[in-house]
Amino acid sequence: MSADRAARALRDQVAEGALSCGTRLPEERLSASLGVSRNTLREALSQLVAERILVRAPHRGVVVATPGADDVRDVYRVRLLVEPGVCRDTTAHSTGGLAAVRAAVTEGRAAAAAEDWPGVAGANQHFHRGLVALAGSPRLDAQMELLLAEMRLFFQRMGAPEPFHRPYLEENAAIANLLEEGRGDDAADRLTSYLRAAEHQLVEAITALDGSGPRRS
Amino acid sequence: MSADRAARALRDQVAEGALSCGTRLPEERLSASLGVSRNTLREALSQLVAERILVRAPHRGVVVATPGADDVRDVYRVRLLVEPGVCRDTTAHSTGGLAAVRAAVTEGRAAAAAEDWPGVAGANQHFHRGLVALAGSPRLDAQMELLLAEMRLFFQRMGAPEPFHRPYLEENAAIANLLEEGRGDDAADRLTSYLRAAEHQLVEAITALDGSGPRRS
DNA sequence: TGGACAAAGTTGTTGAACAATCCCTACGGT
DNA sequence: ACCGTAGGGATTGTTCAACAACTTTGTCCA
Repeated sequence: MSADRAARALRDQVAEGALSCGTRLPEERLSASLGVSRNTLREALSQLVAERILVRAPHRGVVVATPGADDVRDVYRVRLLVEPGVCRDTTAHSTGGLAAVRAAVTEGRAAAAAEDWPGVAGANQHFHRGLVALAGSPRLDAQMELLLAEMRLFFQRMGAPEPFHRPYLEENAAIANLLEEGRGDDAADRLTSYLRAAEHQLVEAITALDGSGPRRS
Repeated sequence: MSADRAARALRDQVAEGALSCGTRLPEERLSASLGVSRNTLREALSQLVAERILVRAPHRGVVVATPGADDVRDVYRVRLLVEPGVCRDTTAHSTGGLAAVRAAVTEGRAAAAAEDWPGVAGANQHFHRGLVALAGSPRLDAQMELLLAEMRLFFQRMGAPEPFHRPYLEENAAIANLLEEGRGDDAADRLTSYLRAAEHQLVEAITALDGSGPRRS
């Protein structure tokens, strides 16, 4: 479908920072630049609004969402519920799934060695995506995909400090080890404190920004 | 928005059984019957496809989804992860949220006393919606809403036996009691076995149907 | 300064049009 | 009678043009 391609293009542009938080997306101009009709573009925009990447104000157009501290807390509330839960249910962990998690760890280390910080961020996302994929649930995968897209928005908003993901690489490795040893509960506990720390860091960064910038509107 | 109204109308029709599993939804006729243009209807259809209530086959149109046993198992995999998890986190349970859960219990009992089985089914959904709402997470609420819409499809498909929800009323009451006493872990355990039993029952019913009926296509 | 008012621009929605694709049927060969 | 195939009809995917409803901007007047 053409609308899906447009939606993906916009999603990527937001993730890469080509469209920063709060920028308006006029339908006429955007449809021309993406080479689709306005109707098709509208379908793509609706999709991204449903994904919380864009926000629509009736008769006022859509803008790139400007997530606040509340949004960070809510995303982490879900992640704290889902990700450790998946770790604990070791019966579902296939060797293929664990291999994918392991691959994300080595990918992250390679990227860090090359000082490729976007690569580290990507590897980190692959790690968490792989973690959730251990459950083998398409619906959970889809939900996680949404959350990760929002996470990219968070990083985009706070300027994505280069070595932000650095300290989590070793945590990822430790969790992968625990999972491979079948110690799902230990992995879950470690992941929980790790996520809480990351949440705190993000909330701090975003509340600092919220002092000068407006909210989601 | 007009598309949202059309989507809601279709969602309701599916939940009520006016549109049964597998029925095709031709755009021209449907847009006329809903009083919206074909473009607007398409937006609504895309929305429902994203919610897994409808299935789109490229160039062949959209049909009401015909969920199989795999879908039941996957929905319950998510529910088994989310709902007990919410019960365990007693720190988030507000008295208002607990009151909503309690209200769903009494609503179910009243409906059962009146032998209003659709009412019992609705109360049961309110119970689980209220349960998840205890977490106070908009994103989790939205996810649960999707799952409950799919559950309605399941019931629709298996013919919705009248006293199906009956035995769960007392379970709901017991879980509400445990939550009000702050015994979140006990509530979670009880809910887990309850959900597992319901899943088993649904899988059985649907595999029986799958013998003669086709799959999701 | 403050507020009513008109103008301009954008969105929400419609209707018609056309190519691409799929389904069904009728046809012809064996 | 059976099977493959071409054609016709119907439906979808997508575009274009138009218009009403609404928001915002800028102007004018008190």
